[in-house]
Amino acid sequence: MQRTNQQQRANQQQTVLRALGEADGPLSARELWSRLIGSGNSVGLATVYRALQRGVEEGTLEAVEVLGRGVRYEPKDREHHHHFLCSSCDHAFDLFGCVEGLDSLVPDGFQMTGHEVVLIGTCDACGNAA
Amino acid sequence: MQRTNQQQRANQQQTVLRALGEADGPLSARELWSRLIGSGNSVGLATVYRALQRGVEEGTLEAVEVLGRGVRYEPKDREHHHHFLCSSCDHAFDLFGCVEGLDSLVPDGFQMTGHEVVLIGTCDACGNAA
DNA sequence: AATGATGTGAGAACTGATTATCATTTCTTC
DNA sequence: GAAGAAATGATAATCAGTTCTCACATCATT
Repeated sequence: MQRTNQQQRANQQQTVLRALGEADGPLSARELWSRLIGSGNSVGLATVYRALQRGVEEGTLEAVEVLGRGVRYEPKDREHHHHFLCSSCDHAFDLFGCVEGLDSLVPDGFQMTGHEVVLIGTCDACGNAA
Repeated sequence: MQRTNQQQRANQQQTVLRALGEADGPLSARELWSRLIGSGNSVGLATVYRALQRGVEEGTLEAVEVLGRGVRYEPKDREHHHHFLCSSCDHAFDLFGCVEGLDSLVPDGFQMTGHEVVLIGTCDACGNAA
């Protein structure tokens, strides 16, 4: 590996996890990798996968699916929240707060253990760009 | 093709779409295919894909993603509804009704055009089997 | 029953995401 | 600074899902 700056001497996986922690929503392995590359961190895609995998194993990360466009990851210590998926840029944003009336949807005999809510639409940036 | 009974002389794609219409929730291509095979309709997987693809093109079917486990299809004429995903059998069931308070989750500057709600848990059959 | 258009099944080919491999580099402990 | 352990990057291999291909069957029209 070619060292381009001081930071890269540090554990790459930590760099990966830090970048994920700073995101405003869950990121896929590739999204995360692109951001790292874009910000000057030359990290391999395999290392991103390794960091994410380990994070999930250790329980610090959670794999989430937002409308099926592949797995995205986010730190597990975030409070209960949902996501907003921008249909233009395909980015998922964290939303805070929750909704009412979920219990009434559960059919007789079914046991609900969790729920997901995804809002779809256009994010601020994409809306202004249009 | 070997004819095993009268029905199979009919358009296979119609058979596929009929089976999808009778389901209690959205089905993946493979789920649908398994059901057809299981009920004695010898249909090829490729034909199932062809029927689904055409249905989407013609606007009678909709492709939905329920927590990322691949695309599932359902007739587009169903009223607004959501889904219950059984974490045991992985089947998605239609739910009727909706929830309150979605608007308050939308961040400033974002435009919401739709939403998805998925309840996760155990369905009636799996709950009783346990 | 001949003609051409369309439908079909089996399996090969393709696709994108993820994981495995391996040579090299970095870290840790001495 | 030497030695073994762990991390890393490039890329090959794998995998599941989907689409493509093609030989043959079916259908509609005559």
